[in-house]
Amino acid sequence: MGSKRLSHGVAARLSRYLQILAQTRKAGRSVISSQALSGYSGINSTQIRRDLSSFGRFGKRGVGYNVDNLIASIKEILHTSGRHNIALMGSGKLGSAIADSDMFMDHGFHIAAMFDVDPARVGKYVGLLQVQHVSELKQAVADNNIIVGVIAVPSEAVQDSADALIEAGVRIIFNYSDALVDAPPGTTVHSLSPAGELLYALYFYLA
Amino acid sequence: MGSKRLSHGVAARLSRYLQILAQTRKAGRSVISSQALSGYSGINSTQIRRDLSSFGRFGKRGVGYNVDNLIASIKEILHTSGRHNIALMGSGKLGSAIADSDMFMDHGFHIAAMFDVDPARVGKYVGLLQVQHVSELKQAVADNNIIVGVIAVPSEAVQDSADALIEAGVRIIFNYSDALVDAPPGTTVHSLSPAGELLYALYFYLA
DNA sequence: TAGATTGTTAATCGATTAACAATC
DNA sequence: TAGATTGTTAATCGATTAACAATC
Repeated sequence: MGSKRLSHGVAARLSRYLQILAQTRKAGRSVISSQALSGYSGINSTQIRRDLSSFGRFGKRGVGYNVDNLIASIKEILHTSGRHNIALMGSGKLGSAIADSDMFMDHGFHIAAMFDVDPARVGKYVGLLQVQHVSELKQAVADNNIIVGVIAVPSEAVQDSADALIEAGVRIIFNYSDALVDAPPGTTVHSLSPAGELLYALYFYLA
Repeated sequence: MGSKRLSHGVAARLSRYLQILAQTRKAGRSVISSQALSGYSGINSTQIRRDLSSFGRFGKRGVGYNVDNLIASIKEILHTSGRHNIALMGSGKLGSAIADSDMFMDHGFHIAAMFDVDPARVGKYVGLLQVQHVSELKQAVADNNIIVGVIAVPSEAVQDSADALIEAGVRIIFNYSDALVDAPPGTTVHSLSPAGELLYALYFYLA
C-alpha cells in the first residue's frame, strides 16, 4: 500500500481534506476529528477514516488527528509537498483580487508572473508583481518552472489565454469563468461554475 | 419516473449538463452529442445518456440532443425554470468583477442587491447596482425574494457575511473564498477551493 | 474509570463501463 | 444505404453506511 497509484476518487478526497486542514491550521486548531472533517467536507466520516487508515495510522483514538502531521502526511501521499509556480492570466479586477488573496499561497502555490494583452496595463504593478505582456509568457514559463495557469480574463478571451498557456507548455489550467475551453488531451482544465452549484443546491432547497 | 426525488449524484450531474448546455447555446451550436457533453464534463457518455433517458427521450439517434430543448427539459426536471435573486456581499475588486460578469445571468440568476460594510463604498454604483449597507440586508432579502447569497469579501470577513445572510433568511450561500464557514443545518454553503482542485490535478500530472 | 474517537468489517447502493440493437 | 448516435442491458467497481471492538 502507499505506493499504489491512487484512484481519482481517493485523490480528490485527499485534496479536499488538505484544503480543509490548511484552513483549520489557520484557525489555530491543532487537532481535528473525522466527524469535524465530515462536517466541513460533506464526506461521510467513516469514508474519511477509511481513506486515511489505508495509508497508515494517523489518528489517536478518543482524540482525533493532529492537523500539522496529517497535512504533512497527505502532501507526501499526493507527492505535492513542494512549491508550485503559477502564471496568472489577466490583471483586471478579478486578476488583481486573486493576486491579493492568500488562497493559493496557503497551499504551496506561488503566483510567479502575471500577464495581460492590454498594453495600458503591461508594466504596472499589482502588489509585488509587474504585469507582463502575453508575448513573454513562454519565456516566463520556462524560466520560472511554471506548471499551472490561472485564467482571470473576460469570457471572450478565455480560449486565447488557454491556447497561450498550452502553447507555452502549461498542462494544468484553472479557469475562473464558466466559458467552455477546448484543450488537447493531456491538458487538465478546471472551470468554475457557481451557477451550476447553485442550481444543484436550489433543487434540494425547493424540493 | 420523473416525479421521484432525485439522488444527489443525479441532481449534481444534471446541473453540470445545464451549465455546459448554456455555454454551448451561447457558442451558437444547436445540437450536442452525449460524446461532446462527456468531453466537456468529464462524465462518461453512457452515464449521460442513461441520466437523460430515465426522464424521457430527449435525443435523436444518429444526431444528438437539441440544445434548447434539453436545457428546458432539465430545468423542468430540476424545478429551476424561474429567475432566482442573489444578494452579493462585498463591493471590492472581486465583488465588482462578479457583478460585471454574465456568469450568473446566463443561468437564470439575477444579482438583485449588493452590500458592503465600508461606509466609503455604500451608495456608490457598480454597473446599475447601488451598494447598500449590510444593515439593509434583511429588508432587501424580504423585499426582493432573495434566496441565494454570494460572498466576495476578504476571508477574515466571510463568517460575518455568512452570519448576516443566514440571519436574513438566506439558506443557499456561495463563498468565493476558501475560508471555512460555520452554518446551521439546513443551510448550504459552497466554498471555492482552487488550490484543492489544482493539487488534485497535480497528483495525476506528476504521477 | 468513563467518554470519545479511531480503525475495520460487512452489507448495500449507486456509478462506471462495454457492448450493441434500434433508429435517425 | 451508410454512418452516427441514442437508449438500454448486464456486469464490475468503488462509495456509502451502520456497527462495533480497540484504545487513547
